[in-house]
Amino acid sequence: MTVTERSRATREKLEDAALNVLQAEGIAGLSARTVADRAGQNQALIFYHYGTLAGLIDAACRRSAEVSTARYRDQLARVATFADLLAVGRRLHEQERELGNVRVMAQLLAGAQQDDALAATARFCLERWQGEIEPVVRRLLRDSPLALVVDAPALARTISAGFVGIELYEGADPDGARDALEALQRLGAVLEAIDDLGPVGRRALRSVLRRAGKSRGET
Amino acid sequence: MTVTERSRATREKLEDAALNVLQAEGIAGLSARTVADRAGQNQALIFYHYGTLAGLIDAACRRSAEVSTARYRDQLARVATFADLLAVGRRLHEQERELGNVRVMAQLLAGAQQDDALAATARFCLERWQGEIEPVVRRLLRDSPLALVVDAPALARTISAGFVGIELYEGADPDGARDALEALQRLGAVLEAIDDLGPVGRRALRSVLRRAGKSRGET
DNA sequence: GTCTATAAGATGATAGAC
DNA sequence: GTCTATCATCTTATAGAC
Repeated sequence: MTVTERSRATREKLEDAALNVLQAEGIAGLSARTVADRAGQNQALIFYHYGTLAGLIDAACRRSAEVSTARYRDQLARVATFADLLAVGRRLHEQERELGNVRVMAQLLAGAQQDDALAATARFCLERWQGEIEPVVRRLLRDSPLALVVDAPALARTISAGFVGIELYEGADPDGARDALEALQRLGAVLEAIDDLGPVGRRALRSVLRRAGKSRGET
Repeated sequence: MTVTERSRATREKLEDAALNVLQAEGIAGLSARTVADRAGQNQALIFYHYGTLAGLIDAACRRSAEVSTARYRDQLARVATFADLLAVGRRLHEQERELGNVRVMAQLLAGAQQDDALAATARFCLERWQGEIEPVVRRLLRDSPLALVVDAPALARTISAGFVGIELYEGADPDGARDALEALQRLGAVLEAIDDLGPVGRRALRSVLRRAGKSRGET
């Protein structure tokens, strides 16, 4: 094992540990010591390799976002209907939740409120997911009457925010979060049914659009 | 000013400051010192009055939840349609967001992941809001075909989780969060249109229900 | 690159004067 | 009830030996 290989292994252990701490102890439990201990590494190595603790978090979360998004790229590319998207989304959420990645994202966003460095990291991860989800949503909206109501960037962000909200709810009320997710999925299925209504759905949506516009004082 | 009045004033200052810190610096920036400094009070008073820092947070958040929920009780009671609920929800979210209460809730939920005391506090606040929203949703669902798809407790929790998710998104990407909220409101308006479709909507919903049930392997 | 040791300060919580 | 002073511990970060 050469010197550079060893340092690479050290960095990898530190980054993995950083994600583990974020997942298990939250942003409030994060410190150079908790991470280094979990990695089985010396605490001073964090500052040697990353300068600051935020630097390590940034590296860890960016790498994690790359890996996570790549994991579903193929599945998302094959999505053909909103029902497909719901099904893939459900699998994705379940799997990423078990890996702790949704929780990491939630903690990152919670910390981003006060910390500019964490905010930049969070923005990067959010954008990474947006880059995967938005094209799929855009493709689905092309043939859907729902395009009259929402655009792809906004809908993709709504989906991400929904996952984060459910995950936070989960920590305080696991049963309630499960019910909420189930309801969200069912409502998504209802929205998809609009597609199947054809001209009737399109007419209904137009009427909704008119009323929604009026209630916000638009012309 | 009697002795008891002064102590009541001290506790009030501490509790207000606790909420301010949670809102401005997040759960990671919370400490007995940051709270006491912001309150202009001695740090040791926190432990005299509440035993622990978590005790102060609990008292502060419970009081805040009582006040916040009471603020909208009348408006929520007068809600007659899902469109009304969306409108009230929008005003409520905007106002509570400006007061910082949505952010406090988000930070509380983020901290609840690792801290049992904070989790109990978060559960109380969540239940408090649930107690206000659920009856309204239940009332609306009574005359809606949507009742075929979701029940009141789950839908109420979905709404709460959505607000929390959007708020966290807001810290990292304010413009994106605004778009996501807008999309969410428009989709809500679409769901409400199901009501106006009458028998057609009901038939569409039944077909959705069948497919949703099948995809989850139910009979 | 990795280690020990340490600086300089923050943290939750307590003891005891007033 | 409120204050000062203090505890033991934890924090980020650095210096310097290896």
